[in-house]
Amino acid sequence: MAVSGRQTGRPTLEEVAARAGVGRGTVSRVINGSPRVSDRAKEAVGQAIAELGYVPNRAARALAGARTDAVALVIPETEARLFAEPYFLDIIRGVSAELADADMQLLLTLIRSSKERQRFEQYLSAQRVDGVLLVSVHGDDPLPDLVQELGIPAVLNGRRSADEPVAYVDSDNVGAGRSAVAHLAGRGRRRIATITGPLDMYVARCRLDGYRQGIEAAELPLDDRLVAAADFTEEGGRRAMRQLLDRCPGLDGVFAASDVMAAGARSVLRDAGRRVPDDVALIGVDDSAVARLMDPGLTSVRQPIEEMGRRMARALLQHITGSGTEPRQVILPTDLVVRDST
Amino acid sequence: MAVSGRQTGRPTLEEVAARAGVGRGTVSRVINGSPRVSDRAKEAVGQAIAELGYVPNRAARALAGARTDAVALVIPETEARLFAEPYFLDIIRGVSAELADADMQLLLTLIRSSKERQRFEQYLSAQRVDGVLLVSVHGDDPLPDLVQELGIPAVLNGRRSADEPVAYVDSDNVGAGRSAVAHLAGRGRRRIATITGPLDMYVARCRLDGYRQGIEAAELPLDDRLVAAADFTEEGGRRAMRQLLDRCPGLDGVFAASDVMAAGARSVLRDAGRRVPDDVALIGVDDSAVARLMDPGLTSVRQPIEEMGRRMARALLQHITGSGTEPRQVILPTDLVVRDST
DNA sequence: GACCGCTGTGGGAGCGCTCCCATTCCGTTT
DNA sequence: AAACGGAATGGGAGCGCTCCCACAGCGGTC
Repeated sequence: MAVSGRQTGRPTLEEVAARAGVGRGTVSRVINGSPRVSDRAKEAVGQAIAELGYVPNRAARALAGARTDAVALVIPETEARLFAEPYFLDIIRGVSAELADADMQLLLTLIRSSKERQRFEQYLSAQRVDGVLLVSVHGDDPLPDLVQELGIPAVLNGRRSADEPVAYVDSDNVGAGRSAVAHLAGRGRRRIATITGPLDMYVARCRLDGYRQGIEAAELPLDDRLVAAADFTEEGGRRAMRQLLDRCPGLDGVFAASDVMAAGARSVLRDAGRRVPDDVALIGVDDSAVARLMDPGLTSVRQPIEEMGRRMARALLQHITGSGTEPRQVILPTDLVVRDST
Repeated sequence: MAVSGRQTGRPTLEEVAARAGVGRGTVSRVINGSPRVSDRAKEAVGQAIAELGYVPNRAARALAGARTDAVALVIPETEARLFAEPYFLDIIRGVSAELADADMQLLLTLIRSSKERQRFEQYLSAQRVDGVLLVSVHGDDPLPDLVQELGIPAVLNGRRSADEPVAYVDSDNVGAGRSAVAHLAGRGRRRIATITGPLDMYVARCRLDGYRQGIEAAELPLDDRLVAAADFTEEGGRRAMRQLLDRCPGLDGVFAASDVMAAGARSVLRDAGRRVPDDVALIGVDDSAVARLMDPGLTSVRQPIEEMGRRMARALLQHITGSGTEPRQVILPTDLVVRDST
């Protein structure tokens, strides 16, 4: 029932009111679901809205009321580079789905320079969004605190530290490390190394903790020479793998804290003549396209990324409306996707 | 009602005017860059704005004026699955950069169901955005036409057909196919096959045309048995590769219309005992992470994705303001990234 | 010296909503 | 029967802008 495009013809609240034979206030009440309306009025208004094809004007609503019906999803560029590629699209997918149900707009903001950062801060203080979703993992990012100070509801994806003050949704990174190692140990590996992410990121420290817990649970000796720090990049993974081979030629399993680093490690292993999985079993995190496409397919710890996006949005919406059944801290479980690399 | 929100302290135009000792109109003129303002007034207003930290209220502006300072980037879910993953982030990156410079908001809209599609159409007709950026490649997508009918400026990423009526930014897909084949031929390959995308997409047809042109340019015989249609997925690439090997065991080169399909093809080649590049040279399109991570590294035709995003945004902004130096049709060149698979 | 056309400027009139107060209209209570 | 209170309602008063009309100044012209 395509309405032909006229700019001026959009019906207003007033017109709906006239048609329904009620006052402006009543229509507003119906639209906003106020309980103080008779069924008769509700019905008349509903019909008038349908007949006129009325859609509320957001600008007017935002100006008159205190809300904007928009939420910002902020992605600092520095993070963007680090995440496995499908990550963002999945997060967006989840967020978008949840917001659409609430008829909220998703404003995407990439922050890549301090200039843009400043502009965004202006944005915030101008109250242009009802809430903020932050993809933030660096331990020293001050943005979440700023948002908090401005009194704007916020939810993070990932924590900055163990005692993150801002609401967040994260995955069980410790559990991810633990189950990866358990899997490797279950395959009979005894000298299991790990390639970590940058240790100023909480997510990387958690996965390392998980690794250690896994080693202990398998009653294997903890050995610092089996731990090499990297930075979530392929090249970093490569460097770390070389270090590990150097230090412990006898290793027979590697837990890389991301698929991309695992890919780097894999190429070094190949160059060194180690077969995967025969000589060295390899496992990553993310279950990204990279894992599926590697040869052999990379066993990986999957995170429920889209679900994280959904939960973030849900938590934020509740935070905004003040109805709070969703907990301020959400940690989602990971699961193991076994392929041929282990 | 826990929301404290509503910072009453935000300065308004009126306050700026009072402080600068001018009228409201003058301040508005300064902010909107009208030429009809004296330097003296301009300076006084500028100072008042700085002192007060004034930021215009968008809702008020949208309500009073006819613009919203927001642009929607629409991604139909069906497409989302097909594109190589980094694609979107790069598009977004380009779009975002360009919009930020114009102080425009980026509204991201994923359309996955007909319900959401309908909601989006309502959106549009409610004039909530100044323009629309559409990532649309399917030949039969009616959305661009709808947007056009509503009189809303729009720019597509990719065309639906040769005579696309809506403004678009695309990459030189024919050239991509041509140069891929030229490269293969230059490496001495004589039996070059191609794995196409779904042929109801113009992009896929273009790359196939390019392939054909390349074959002719290299003075090789055109042979339909060397053409296998797929769907831009890994599994599709696998199936097509099997077909090709079946039909033409003697092929020595494959141009896959996407990296992901190339990855599928590669695994089939491996299973068939064909070495890459020794027995069969393989080339893809996109220069995505997949290409870098494959073993051997996949030679690929790169598209300037971020640049496409930037150009789309630029074209749209000009379309909105009416200043039109940017052409309605933009086709960006691709370039070859040579790795070890050829 | 009265007239003209400029450029700058001030401020009224909305834009379409929400908020809230006043009003009406009930059913109850005393 | 009068008085009361709550539910439903109408509509005024803005929200902070842009648009636009009116008007003040200021040469320059006849």
